[in-house]
This record gives sequence, structure tokens and C-alpha cells, in this order.
Amino acid sequence: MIRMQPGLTCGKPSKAPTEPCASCGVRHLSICNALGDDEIGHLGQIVYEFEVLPRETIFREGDAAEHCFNVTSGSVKLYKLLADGRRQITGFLFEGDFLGLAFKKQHNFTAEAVTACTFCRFPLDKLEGLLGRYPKLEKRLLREAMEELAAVQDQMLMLGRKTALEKVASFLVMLSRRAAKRGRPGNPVAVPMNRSDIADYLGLTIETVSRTITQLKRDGVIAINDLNHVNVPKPEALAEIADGL
Amino acid sequence: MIRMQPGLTCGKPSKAPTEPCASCGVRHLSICNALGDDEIGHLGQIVYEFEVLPRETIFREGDAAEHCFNVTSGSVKLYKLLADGRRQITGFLFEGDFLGLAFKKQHNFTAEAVTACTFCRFPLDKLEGLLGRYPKLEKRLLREAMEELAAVQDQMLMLGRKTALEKVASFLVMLSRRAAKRGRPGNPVAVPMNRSDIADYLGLTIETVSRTITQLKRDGVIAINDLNHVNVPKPEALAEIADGL
DNA sequence: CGTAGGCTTGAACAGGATCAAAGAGGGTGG
DNA sequence: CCACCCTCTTTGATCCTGTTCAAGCCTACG
Repeated sequence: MIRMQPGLTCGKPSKAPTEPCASCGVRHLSICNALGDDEIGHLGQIVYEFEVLPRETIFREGDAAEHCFNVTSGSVKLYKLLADGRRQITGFLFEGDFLGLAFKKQHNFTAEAVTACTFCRFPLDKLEGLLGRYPKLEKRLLREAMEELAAVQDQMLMLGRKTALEKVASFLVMLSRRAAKRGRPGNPVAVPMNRSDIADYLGLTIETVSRTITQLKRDGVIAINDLNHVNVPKPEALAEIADGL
Repeated sequence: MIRMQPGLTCGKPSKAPTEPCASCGVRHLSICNALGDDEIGHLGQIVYEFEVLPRETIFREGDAAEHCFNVTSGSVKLYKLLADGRRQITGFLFEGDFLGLAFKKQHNFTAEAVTACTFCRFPLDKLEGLLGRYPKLEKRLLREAMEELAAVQDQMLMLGRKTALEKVASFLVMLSRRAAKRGRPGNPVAVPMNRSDIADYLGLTIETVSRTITQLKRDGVIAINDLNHVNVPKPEALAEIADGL
């Protein structure tokens, strides 16, 4: 379990082409795609692009909520802390994922870069203006929120009722599915986060995560090349373990 | 237990006044309040009211999602199951709470009455029509969904990182706050659900819940009259325990 | 009364945590 | 290019919180 220390504020701006959103590489993955080619210019007018290094903080729990963001590359973790430093990672984000929309004054979790990342940033007040103007954007956000709520219930089932083995298996299955959805390899699964992040996501310790991965390896369900890439010879077996079968 | 079938009505209809929504007693708590007096008649035209007994199911995980609901009285639990029967209760609902909005074909959790309940039911297709017509209704739903997402992150922090004592304390604090928000007594906290439901909400066993409550009692943080009503002589102490202080 | 279901309490167990130490890279500077 | 160091990961030994198994208790209800 990690104790947090104050980090850096977020990053430097990256290139700003004339039509940033129209030609965006992850538009098809993101909420921006709710707007058509003729409308997306409005997003481009309020967007600011920037990049951050691994471990840099995008925003902290309690910060004034003035912007929301789209991840355009890299991976991000979201977490909450208890007073004594116990940490729960509530989610990981990848390219195309949206974060930071809150109708409250303050963010209620911290967002931190796992790898180097690039983001689009939107001022919340201006985005809300666009929401009023384009109902389909709002509808898209609502849909996204409902999907998130569904996913989060699976996560609670996992946290509250699954064994360590089932948790680790669920985690790998989740990573694999999300990679596949982005057109990336789902089988040698990319695992950009370290053991500590995995542990804090699963509600375990790094030692238990490590031992469990070793066990899956011993049982031939997974095979490990480098630490950040897991081969899954038997995806069905892994999925069954994840579901408690 | 009464088996529900998709598409069929559950429970029996309750009275249907001429203007059901305009005079609704929980309107101020619910999303319906997004519509003004002049507009709310449209809701009344598509609403169907009914009641269910304790332990009756409103809908099951996997059922076709054809309706959404507003709880008008009573308490409801939402849960997911693993194949072997392990259960995680992902939330409790009380009067004014909304459930069942899904943009997927199927519900992804089960909703079951804890106490006797009354509901308003809305056909999803017709409600979506109203959403298009009244953006403020959609905005209200989005806001509600964001609040739900924020609450659910606290819940994950609890499930993954809190001790049994902290979990039980958090649970009581949650019940107390939600009761207060509805203008009900927050101090003798009403606890409508049984130990088994509490356990499955907190990711514990009934024995651990029972022992933990006994401990809180022994420590003078709570006092118990009847099993369903908890007195909290030291609310601050309980809140501190809940936050891990 | 008597019984059944839910709650509490006790005793033993176990899964995962904690404490400790040894490997494995990877980057840096000599 | 290599030696050193720092961090992350793995593995081992022990501990402890919460589980499991089991028995008794209370209360509502027939």
C-alpha cells in the first residue's frame, strides 16, 4: 500500500494543429464522436492539449473542478485515499476515455498518469454550454455514465466477494477486453501498471498479487515474457477463474 | 417468493388519481421534479403505480430492460450474484430513488424489495421520448448518474480498504445521512435490512457484522433498542471510525 | 406453549496481511 | 563497458483478521 506525497502540477502543452478535433486519432473511441464533422469545430475551439509524465497528477481529490479531460494516449489511474494513506484505485483509463465531469465544485478522486499520457482538456463551463446546444452530446455522456455504473457494479462484486485468484484473473480479463476494444492485441495483454497499482485496484497487497500471478503461471493459465506483458494460452480458463467457476 | 417475468406487471396496482405526479409525495426527492407543474402531466400519462411485498423481485439481472422505476416508499436492495451464489449488494434505495435506467437490452443487476415498497414505473421507450423533449430532465438524470458514480467510489474504497469495524460504521453513517436527507430522523437510525443484507453489502459475513455491532455497542458508540433501530450517542465518534481516524 | 428463522456467541481454521530478505532489472556515473 | 545503486518484484515465515462450523438465544407467530 502506497503513501502519497505531493507531486507535480500537470504538464506541458503539445502541438496545436488548426483543426485538432476533426483529425483526432481517438475520436472514434471518445465522446467527441457524438458530434458530426460539421459540429466538432466547436470542441476544437475550447480544447487545450497537453502531455504529462508517468506519476504526474492531472488533478487531486478536493481540487476545484474546472476542467474535464479526454485521454488521447497512455494510461491513467483514479484513486481515493484514507487519512492514513490506504489507497483504493477505483479505475484505470486508456485512450479515448473521458474523465473529470462533475457537477460538484470539487473533484472527488485523484487522477494520476501511469505512463506518459496526452490529454485534451475542456473548461467545464464551456463544455456545459455545448451540452445545452447539442443534446446528442449530453445523451452520449449519459450513456457513457450508465455504462460506467454497470462496470463499477462488477467491480464491487469483485472487491467484496471474489478471492485473490479470482480478482487477479478478473483484472487480466478486463485489461484484455479493453485492449481489444481499442484494436490492440488482447492476447499478449499489455499491463502498463505496476504491482502496487494492481494491488490497490484489487484490494490486495503487492505480495498477494505477486504470489497469485506466480500461481497462475505455475498452473499454465498465463505465461510471462516481460513484466508488462502477459501471455494467455488459455483465455477461457482465465475467464472461468475470473467468474468463480 | 414471487417470480417476476419480463414485461409482466409486478405486484398489484395501487390507486391511480387523476394527476398522479403533480401531487406525488416524493416528487421533491426524485428526478421527476426536473419537470415543472405544467410539464409533469406528461410523466403522469406514462406512469404506472404498483406495490410489492418484502422479498419480491422488481427485476432480475438479465431481464429485458423495458421499464425504469422510482421508489415512492420502502427500501430496495440491488445485487449481483456469482455462479456459486456469493452475493454482493451494490446499493440500497429509498423513497425518491430512481432505478433501472439502462441503455443496454438487459438489466445488469437484480432489484429486490427489502420492505414493502411502492413504485412508479415508466416504459423506457416512452421515457426516452420525454428525454428528447425535455433536456432538463436529461440533465437531471446525468447529474444523478454523476452523483451515483461519486458515491460508488466511496463504496469501493470501503470494500477494498476498510476494516470490518470501519465498514459497519460507514454503513450506519450512510443510512443516517440518507435518512436525514429525506427529513427522517438521522439519529435513532432506521435499519430496515437484516444482517445478511448488511453483510453482503459490506463484503463480510453475518457473524462478523454481528460481532462488530456488539463491539460498537460495548464501546458505547451505538446503542440498540430494537434490532432495526440504532441509537448513536456519539455520531462524531462513529464518523471518525468510518473514516479510519 | 412450541417451533422456526434470524441473531448472537464461541472455538477452530484459513486466506491474505505483515515482516523480512533475497533476486532482477535499469539507469547512472566512473 | 562495467560496477553500483535504487526500485520493483518475488519468495519465505509468521501473524491476524475475518471466515467457517457449531451451538445456543431471542422473538414473532402459529
